[in-house]
Amino acid sequence: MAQVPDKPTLDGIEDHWASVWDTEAIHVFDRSATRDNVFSIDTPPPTVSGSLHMGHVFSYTHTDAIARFQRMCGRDVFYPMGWDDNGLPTERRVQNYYGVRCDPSQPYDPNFTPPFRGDPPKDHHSIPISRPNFLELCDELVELDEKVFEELFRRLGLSVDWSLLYATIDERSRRVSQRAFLRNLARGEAYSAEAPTLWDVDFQTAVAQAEMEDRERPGAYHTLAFHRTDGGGDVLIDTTRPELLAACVALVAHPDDERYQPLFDTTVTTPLYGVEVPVRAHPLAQPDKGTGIAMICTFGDVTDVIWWRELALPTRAIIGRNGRILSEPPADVPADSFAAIAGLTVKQAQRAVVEQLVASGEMIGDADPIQHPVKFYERGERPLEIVTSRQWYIRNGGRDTDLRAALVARGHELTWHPDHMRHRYENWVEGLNGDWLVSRQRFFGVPFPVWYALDADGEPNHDAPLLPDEADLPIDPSTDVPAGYTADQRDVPGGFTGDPDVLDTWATSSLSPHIAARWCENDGDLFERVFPMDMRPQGHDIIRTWLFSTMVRSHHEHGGVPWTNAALSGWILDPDRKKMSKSKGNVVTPMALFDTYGTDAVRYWAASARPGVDTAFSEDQMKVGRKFANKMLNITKFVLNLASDHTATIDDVTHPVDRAMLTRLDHTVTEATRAFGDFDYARALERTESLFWWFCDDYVELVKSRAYDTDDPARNSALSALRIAVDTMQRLLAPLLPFATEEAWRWSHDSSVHAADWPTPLGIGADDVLDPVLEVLAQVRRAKTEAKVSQRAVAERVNVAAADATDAVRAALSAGQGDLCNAGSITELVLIAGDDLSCQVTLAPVAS
RNA sequence: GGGCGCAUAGCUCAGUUGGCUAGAGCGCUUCCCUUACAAGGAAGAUGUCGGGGGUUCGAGUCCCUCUGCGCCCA
Repeated sequence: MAQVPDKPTLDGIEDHWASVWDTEAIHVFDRSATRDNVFSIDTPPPTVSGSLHMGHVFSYTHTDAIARFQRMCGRDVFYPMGWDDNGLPTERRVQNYYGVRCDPSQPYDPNFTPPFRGDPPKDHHSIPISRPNFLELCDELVELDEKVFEELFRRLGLSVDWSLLYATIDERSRRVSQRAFLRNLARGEAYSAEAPTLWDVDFQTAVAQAEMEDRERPGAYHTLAFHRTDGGGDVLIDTTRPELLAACVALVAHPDDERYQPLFDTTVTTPLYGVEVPVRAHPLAQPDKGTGIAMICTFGDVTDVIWWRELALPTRAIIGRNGRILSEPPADVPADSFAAIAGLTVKQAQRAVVEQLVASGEMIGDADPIQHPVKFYERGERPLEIVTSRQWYIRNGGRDTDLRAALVARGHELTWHPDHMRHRYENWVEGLNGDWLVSRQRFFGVPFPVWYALDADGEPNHDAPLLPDEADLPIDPSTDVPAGYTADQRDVPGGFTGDPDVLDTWATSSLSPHIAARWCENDGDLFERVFPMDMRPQGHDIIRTWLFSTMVRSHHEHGGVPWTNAALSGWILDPDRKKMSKSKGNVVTPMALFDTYGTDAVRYWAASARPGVDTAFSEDQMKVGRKFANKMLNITKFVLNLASDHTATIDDVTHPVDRAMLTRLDHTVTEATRAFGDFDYARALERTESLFWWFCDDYVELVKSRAYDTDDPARNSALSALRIAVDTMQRLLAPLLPFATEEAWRWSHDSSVHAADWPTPLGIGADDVLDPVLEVLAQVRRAKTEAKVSQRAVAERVNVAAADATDAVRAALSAGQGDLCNAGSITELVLIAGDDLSCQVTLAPVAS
């Protein structure tokens, strides 16, 4: 047990107590705990390729508060940490950090050293390196970044069990991810298909619906003249993408559109190319848009894909995976007209086609500029194109109404905090328009555990992929060899080839509960003891990705929800209520704030924000938190030093004033417990904090003299009440201010406050005698302030006019009279008849 | 266009089954070095609870509607 210091301080307590907690292993999960006594958390694995910012501090503090509360309630808390290190963000960071780029055609160089380690100059040329070399650098940098993250999270005081640490690229994650995929494949929930796919032409990878976003971009309507083959004249259509004219396969109008009834099932020829295409009807055509009739191209946008599929149209693809027009025209398109755009970028092609159309007289009028939403990859810089390629998919209800309904229903099984976040989920699931595309043409990720047999012509057989045994996972099909083949049969006719793609990073992080809980990892029944988990904390911006994808995997694998509670945290806004961004350059680093205000002060700011609410960054709030934490130390010191050898017992507390205080405390215990149980750390904080300041400012001041007075028979009542209250409030605040409460707690305890029992109400239920007493004290204080004298100035006489001197008020004042007179330096307190409770204060003459 | 959220003191926000004479902190003003704390304490001023309508004995709280801001989805 530590001594009460002369000058309590918050400085330096974080490192000290964090290391004590490690030594005492108070955050270690007890694997023998039964499921009903476990509280398990599916911690979000942060992306380690960025830096930790206040948003992390904010939301991870919320989760930690819940974890600490549950632990004190006696639950065995399963609180893992993970690093999300696989995927594109890491690749980009590696490129920028080392000045390299991955080029799979390069040979492996075992002696490779990168040209830079951090901060390459802006004008450097990135050098191409082999895939294995690139992956080595990914591993190296990720390890560095993860150290920094761990240091910060430890400083923040997260009570995670670090022995449960995982990374989404580590061997276990790759094994779990591949295993889950193989099982999806076996049950038909995963499949590969050659289909039109959203494609980022810069990253050269397919992109899923969830990673796509609309951005307003300038465009222009071009009016083009198609020619009726029955000699009936021209049909005018408006398009923002004239460069796709060569890819046109039909025109389409709304089936109810009177204007185009005569045209349906006739044909027209395209401008420039003279290709004959049909005119079709489809309800997705918008009569009020442009001329009401549109050209369908393969593929200009996702609506084209729907029309193409539902109207069974042919394919005339003209855009390649590099975003340029193909060098060869599609069948039926004359090569001489097409030559003008072959090999051009989309932008160049548009200019060229418009020039051709103007020259041929088939463009009517000038282009009409508009602003319109254009689809982008969320990390991309050029609009997405749609190309046809073979990709892997996992069924998510986007093409199956039964599955969709089932997933919506799963959403209802979850308890959402706050509740309205459920609408985000439902909106998303109901708006899906395709299955989940999980393959990415990238490098640093979990490979598909799949090979294909090659036929005599060297063509892969995609219909019967070669699969590994689960026992052999994880595998890398680019180096491992499928059963029945030898290494020298790789990529030769009659041999085999590995699937070149990696799984979408969400396809692995959607298994975070499985990775953390070592699903099917020969680890006893750990998984059964913690799954489905109790809590999924996360940001509301990734409901459509992480939350939904985890739900999909759990639904397929277990036929149930992966957790019972989803706790959504808000975002951090800068003080101007704008979303905080690095580009503004005004971002403060968390570590600097911890140093300035102390970790608890920063946690206080985070915990003051109601669940799910976007919150302004506020150093003022941290200053308040620091005062609060500091006050906790000082009030503890005061109470303990009153009588160092005192042992508090509830039976000592006989004085009505003390019993009334403990009754209020009971109230707060009940409220805080309910709030925490409902994941509302902010309400728990607010209730407790409010009691705490009342306790310090009013109750303590009231009973101080009695607590000092060794001759007062009611002294022990005050001493015990003070100790019980401080002890209880330390425990109530321990989840929120883990360091200050621990510091203060250890002055009178040998073990950690975080291993202590969560307080329960004492059940005193005394009359509240405090209101009238404190009202009189307040009025006496006011009189002294108005007279501009010290609060210690003597009040010779206080006449209290009580409301008809009711019994209750009379009893209360009588019970509190001794404390009241001491606290207010009142010589004589007289109860007189009157209406409302009011005081007449006669101050002693001031000695000059 | 569909969905959701927010609007309370100069600022940030609390106000959870309708009972409020509307609160807290910051900031501002005045006073007090009082034996836990001056990185403190005591006290004070400041509000047509976004507008309008309705239900009710009673509405910041429930219903309708309008306005403004934000987010999600198309």
